[in-house]
Amino acid sequence: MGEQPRRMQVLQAIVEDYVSSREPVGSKALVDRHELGVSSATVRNDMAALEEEGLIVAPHTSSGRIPTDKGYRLFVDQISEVKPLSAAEKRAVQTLLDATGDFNEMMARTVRALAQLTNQVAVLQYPHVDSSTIRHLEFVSLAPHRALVVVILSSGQVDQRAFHVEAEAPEASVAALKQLFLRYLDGLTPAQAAAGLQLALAEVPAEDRALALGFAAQLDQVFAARREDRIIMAGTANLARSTGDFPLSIGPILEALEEQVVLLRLLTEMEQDVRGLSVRIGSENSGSLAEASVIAAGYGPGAGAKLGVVGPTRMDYPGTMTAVRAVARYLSRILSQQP
Amino acid sequence: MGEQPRRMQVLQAIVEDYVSSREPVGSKALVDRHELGVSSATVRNDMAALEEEGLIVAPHTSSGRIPTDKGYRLFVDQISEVKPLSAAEKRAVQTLLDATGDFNEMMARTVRALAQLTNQVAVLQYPHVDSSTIRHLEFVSLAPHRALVVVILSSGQVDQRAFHVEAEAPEASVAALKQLFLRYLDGLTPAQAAAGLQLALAEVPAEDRALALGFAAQLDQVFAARREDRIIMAGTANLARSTGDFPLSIGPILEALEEQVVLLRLLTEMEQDVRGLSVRIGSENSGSLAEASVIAAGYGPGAGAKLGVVGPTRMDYPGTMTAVRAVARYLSRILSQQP
DNA sequence: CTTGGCACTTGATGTAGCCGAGTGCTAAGC
DNA sequence: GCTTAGCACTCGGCTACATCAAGTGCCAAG
Repeated sequence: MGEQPRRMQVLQAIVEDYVSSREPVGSKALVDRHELGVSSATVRNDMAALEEEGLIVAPHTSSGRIPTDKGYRLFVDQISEVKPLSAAEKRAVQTLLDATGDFNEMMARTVRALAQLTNQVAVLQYPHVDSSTIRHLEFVSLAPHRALVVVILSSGQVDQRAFHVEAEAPEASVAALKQLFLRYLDGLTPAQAAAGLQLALAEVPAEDRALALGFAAQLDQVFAARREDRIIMAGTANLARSTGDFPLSIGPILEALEEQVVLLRLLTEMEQDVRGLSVRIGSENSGSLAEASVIAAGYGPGAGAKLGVVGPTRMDYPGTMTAVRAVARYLSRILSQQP
Repeated sequence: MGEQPRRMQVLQAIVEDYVSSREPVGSKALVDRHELGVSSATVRNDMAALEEEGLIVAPHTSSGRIPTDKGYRLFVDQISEVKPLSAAEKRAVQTLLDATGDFNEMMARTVRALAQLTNQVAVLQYPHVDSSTIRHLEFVSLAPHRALVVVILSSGQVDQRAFHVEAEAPEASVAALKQLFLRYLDGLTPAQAAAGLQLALAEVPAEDRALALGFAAQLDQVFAARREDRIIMAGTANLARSTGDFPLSIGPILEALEEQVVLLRLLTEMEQDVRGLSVRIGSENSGSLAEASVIAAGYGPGAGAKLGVVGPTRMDYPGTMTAVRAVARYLSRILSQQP
């Protein structure tokens, strides 16, 4: 920290002060609150240079400076080693993330934990389809002419779909179909399942053919739905809190959060850096998230799915990055070792 | 409308104007925009009386009046017949609420439809446990020492729970246990299931006893979890929009929305009036919802579960009530006729 | 390259005055 | 007894203006 050019120290100090105070920071305040070892005049020169480079701006001709998105970017890239979680935070994560309960529940707990830890909106993308395989399926009659198809994946996820059955469906035929389908689908990923289904259909005896086609269509729907990723989130209330008296920006962000498609694309687009983290700052995002920053990390086998937080550009990057990475790691561990 | 005492007309006019303009409304503006047939002075007298009764207040000694919670209450109680949905709205509801897809998906679609229709935050409580019975169960091995129990209810809901298995679980024993449990649990509600489980356990052969106890414990957990109702919601972004420049209140409301427990208790506590609707206005709610109004209606068989919207006290009560009731009816119909 | 000094800028804050919307009240009219 | 016109009064909001504090840029000296 002491080794880098003073310019960087100044930028760092500006970011830190601005994040915590929410007010433009001036040269005097800077030398007061940070051990820079130089006078305010020197800092002023540095600040002029930083402004020249587009890293900070003065909102009004003569007031303190605030970091630009570019400034935040440099600041974030500068963070080499991410500091570990505090002991208290570690404890909080561990109590929140024990592995009991069903899959959905664990995901929900995880995203809540992240929201609480960061005081921000947390989002979690469900694991991508490719990572889990079909384990079991079940056809259940719910009522006359109404049935349910259930697909169970190796990850513990369960997909279902209720549908209307035209014809009579004799118990024996249904059971036979289930066995037949399962023989062909077991171990496949949902993405591969369509091919498996075709093979299975070829073996269906003529008298069950109509029934089988109906079931297969429903299964196809389930697999198709699974292919679309899902997102869950928590901590929306934190948004209102963190934007404080500056609520102009909360509307667009809330909108973006409701547009799951946008979020999903964003998450999948984001590339992880060497630290295993992705950070998108303000205008690096398009559309309604241009006022927000997103910090995400992959988790699970293959790191195909991501989790992260969304917040105002003026956020505590080091702390949030730490938390996101920690939660991603915990979740990965739980998912892999299946305790 | 013309028959009721003019006082009520005035109150009604004040509520309507205030809701649409967001500004205190004065006597002059009232006679201009409503066909009251009297002069502003007369209206002033009425307003003084209404203020005396605590139905309206003047925020500042001499400015227009705004309705109090009590005023809204009277206004809402006064609405005798709820006007029907417009044709366009009907169409919107119907296209949004076709019955395809799985149960969760339909619920999600419903709550989104309500949010969109009312431009407010919509909440939907999942059907209460008592209304559906156990239809099927399944034990699936996911990985060595890791298994999944799945319970399927007659409503089409599917509950699952992954757990760790200590001992070996031979295929044959698992299948036998499944049949045994199912024989005792089929047709029971989750609430009754604990008793059924005990009966089933009594019949388990000694060598499978340990395994059976393990499974039973997991089933118990599933039933217990199901007993806790769940809530889903949509349209949080509408909140930011509707509170407009007055975002002070958005924080507490968002918090309340995240506290599902509070919301659940509120929904179950609310009693339906003759119109099949429940309306809670501002201070009638305790805690962080004291700035908000809630309009809810029961749906489904027995009307055990509710759906509704949450918004600022200054909301379009007639319109929102219409929408909530319409959506509740549509959903009830779809759930009952299972098309 | 750093530093102290200084003139200058500017948003924020406070005060005063004015205007308009609105009220309450009284006295007259139906 | 209710309604209405008129009138004096209030008060929030807006503008104008002065003042203040924080901050900047720049220059000249160390």
